[in-house]
Amino acid sequence: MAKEITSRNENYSQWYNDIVVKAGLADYSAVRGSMVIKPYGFAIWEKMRDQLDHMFKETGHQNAYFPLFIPKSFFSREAAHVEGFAKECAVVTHYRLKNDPNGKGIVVDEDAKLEEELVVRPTSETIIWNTYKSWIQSYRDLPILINQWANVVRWEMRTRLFLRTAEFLWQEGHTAHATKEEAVEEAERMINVYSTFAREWMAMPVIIGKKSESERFAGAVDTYSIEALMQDGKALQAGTSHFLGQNFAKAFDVKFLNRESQLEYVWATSWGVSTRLMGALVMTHSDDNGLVLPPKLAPTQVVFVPVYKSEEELAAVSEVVAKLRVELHSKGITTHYDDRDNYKPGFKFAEYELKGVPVRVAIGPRDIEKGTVEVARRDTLQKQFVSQNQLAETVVSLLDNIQANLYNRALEFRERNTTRVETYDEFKKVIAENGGFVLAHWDGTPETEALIKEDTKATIRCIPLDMPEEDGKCIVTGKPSKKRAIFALAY
RNA sequence: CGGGGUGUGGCGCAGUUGGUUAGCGCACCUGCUUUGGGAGCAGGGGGUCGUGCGUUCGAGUCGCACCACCCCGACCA
Repeated sequence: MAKEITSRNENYSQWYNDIVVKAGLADYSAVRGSMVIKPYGFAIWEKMRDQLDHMFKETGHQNAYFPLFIPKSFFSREAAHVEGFAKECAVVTHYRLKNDPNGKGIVVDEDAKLEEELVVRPTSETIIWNTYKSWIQSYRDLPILINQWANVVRWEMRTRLFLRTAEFLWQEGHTAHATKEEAVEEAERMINVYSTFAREWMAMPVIIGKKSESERFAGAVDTYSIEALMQDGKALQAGTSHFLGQNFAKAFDVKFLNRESQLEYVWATSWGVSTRLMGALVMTHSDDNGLVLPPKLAPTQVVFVPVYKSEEELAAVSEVVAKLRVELHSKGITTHYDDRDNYKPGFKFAEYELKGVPVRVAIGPRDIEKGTVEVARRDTLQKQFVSQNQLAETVVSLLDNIQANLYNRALEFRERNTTRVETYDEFKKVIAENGGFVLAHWDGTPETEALIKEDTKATIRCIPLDMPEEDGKCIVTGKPSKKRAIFALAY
């Protein structure tokens, strides 16, 4: 088999690519910087999407859909926003092709130039706020709590499967509120939803914090993020939620009449997570044998592999497997029975490890005799024999156990790789030699942050919301600081 | 956009100082034997050698240009 995976030690980037491609999550496409999400990868994304969608609905949001194309002029309405995105926008300039008059092929028809060019959305604040203007007149129209599942395009110079592609899938929530307090509360509510999702479904520990001014979303007053630590010691921003203040309301002139019959600008939030979460999932749990999936997001939680010599043995095994699967299904567990006869069991074992199926059950003639099965867990690769009549309850607790173990393992890794430093020398040493999260005092200025980035490539990932106040001195300037920020090299 | 690398059946690669029907492993198809950690044997199918131009009696091989992708940077989720 050409399914060998590069080890993490040898080449972490290659390891990541190997997992994504060889586990069947995604493929490179014929389009530069764009990928194909394959059925197995998409099945995982669907599980994420369904759960997030459920959580959005639970918090009062509705889905809607806004256009892919945004008139170019909309972008110039909000100054910071246009500056943030201008460099990576795909632009539609024409609407027709024609046969090349000079010979072969097809060319853009210059006669079909658009009056106003269209930007392929890199995010939808502008088109949405242009729309909200016509929806909002009074405080009775507020709040508006809308989410959309969509694709967006950001023309990145350098792309990586799931982590950064020219086109990606995401959801973007866009809400409008009558008061600042309500909007801030919404932005915080949604970053907490993301945090809960990451922890409970992805088994990925994250830190909730606020972005520094220079890392803030283009057009936001405050950006909250969840930050996760990958196995190579680099940080990954896994979700963001923005308090947009009245910036977009002012840019698009969205006012409402309050209870006192006064006109006010509307307060806004936006928040999103993307298929980047797939990359986070891979880099949080997987190992040199392949993908490792938390049971709650695994398309197949348990795979049955038969071991047999004769048709009779296969028939006997299949009969037992059928019964066991019914029992598991009744407990809400998803299973697959791999009875392909052109692959040996050993091949299948390796394949399901590569694909990260949480639990594998092997069953052969010896098990039929003894009334047992062999149960193997993907996270630790441990195997045990379990009697058939106890399989269902064993698997139920095993799946819970795996889900918890993955989280704990990732949390321990993060704690081992989180360092508090007091001096800049110490800071540089830790960033260069170990990586991970580095907690350091910072004077709060963009200048100092830029200097640190220049020196070390490390950036402020966030200022954690639950970071206790303490008196300290900025590691660079020595100026007083009340709180530590988290620094790291980042994706 | 800078630096490095790679383009040869589906995948991974070999291909000598240019030389005749372009090979190998895996995968695929057929058959038999196998099956508790990536099976064996036999037979079989599949390639305008990334694209273009050039040098030459002759180009996978030499030259120039272009394209694509990967890795490392700068920029970003």
